Amino acid sequence: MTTEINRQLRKSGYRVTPQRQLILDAVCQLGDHVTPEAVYAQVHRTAPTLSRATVYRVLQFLTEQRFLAMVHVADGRLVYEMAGPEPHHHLVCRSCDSLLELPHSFLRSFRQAMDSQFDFEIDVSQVSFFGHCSDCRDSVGA
Amino acid sequence: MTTEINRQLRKSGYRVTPQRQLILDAVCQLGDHVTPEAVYAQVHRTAPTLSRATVYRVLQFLTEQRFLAMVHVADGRLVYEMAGPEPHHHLVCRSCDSLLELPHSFLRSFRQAMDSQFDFEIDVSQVSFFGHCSDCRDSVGA
DNA sequence: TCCTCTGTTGCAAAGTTTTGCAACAGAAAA
DNA sequence: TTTTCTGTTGCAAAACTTTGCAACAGAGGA
Repeated sequence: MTTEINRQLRKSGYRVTPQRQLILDAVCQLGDHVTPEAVYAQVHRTAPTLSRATVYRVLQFLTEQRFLAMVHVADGRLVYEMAGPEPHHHLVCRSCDSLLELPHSFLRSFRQAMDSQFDFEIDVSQVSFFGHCSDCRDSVGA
Repeated sequence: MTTEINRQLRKSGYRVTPQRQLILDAVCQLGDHVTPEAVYAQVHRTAPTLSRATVYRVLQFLTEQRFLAMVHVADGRLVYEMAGPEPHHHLVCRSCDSLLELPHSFLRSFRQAMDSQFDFEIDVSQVSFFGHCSDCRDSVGA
């Protein structure tokens, strides 16, 4: 899986460094919605000299290259996940911090309306809605 | 305008402190989409002892009280603006960082669909979409 | 008035994220 | 093989944000 990513990186003129591999592996292993700090902790175990700055930079870089997706969670924090072939979006509960996934199809017509009415092209790789999930919506003041 | 806010704060059992007034005034004066740091710089001129921690805490507090609205801008940063009677949303351009305002009515049906299909209640005070505005969309690779 | 209770602040420290810069490391050219 | 060129990293510092705690300040009761 990561060998395909490596091939594409090289094809684009970037280098496949041990640091990038470790960071990519860490995101894979840690599963969805990992924080930069968690990635750092994970790679730090096998590569103690790898710096936090590198983790932040590589996560941003791999996001720009579309191998990772950046997810906004509550109050401006960012987490990352492997980017799948089809983008999906997130419903972020402000009460319990849970994440629901929203299929891309659900956004399609909305996106077209935005496009035609505002001439604005939504970046479909990253949409988060904040609110309250079914478990929490009853327990907070409407 | 802020006197009404003061009245409501007191009514809810909170105190109207000089710090809160200064911070509220600063957001008013600085206009839409102000960063915590800009607020700090502004209030620091007249109240040099007012700390950054207080600025961050008061901005959060006033947001919880719905007097301010928190806006997500590119890459997880937060800015604030005065909350109007009717919420509105934002289209954030990743290229030029410009903000377009999206009227609430535009989101209404979408919100209802989300509610009925996913039992998720979107917090309408804060929705941001990231993408590319009409000026920038032609100059970036599709 | 005095006391008490709790909301609020400032300070300092910790935690998180970004940035500048010198040094390193492959790839391509000589 | 050596040189050069540029992408990449580590380190340190800066910038940004949150948190714990002691002290302060009004509101209400005695």
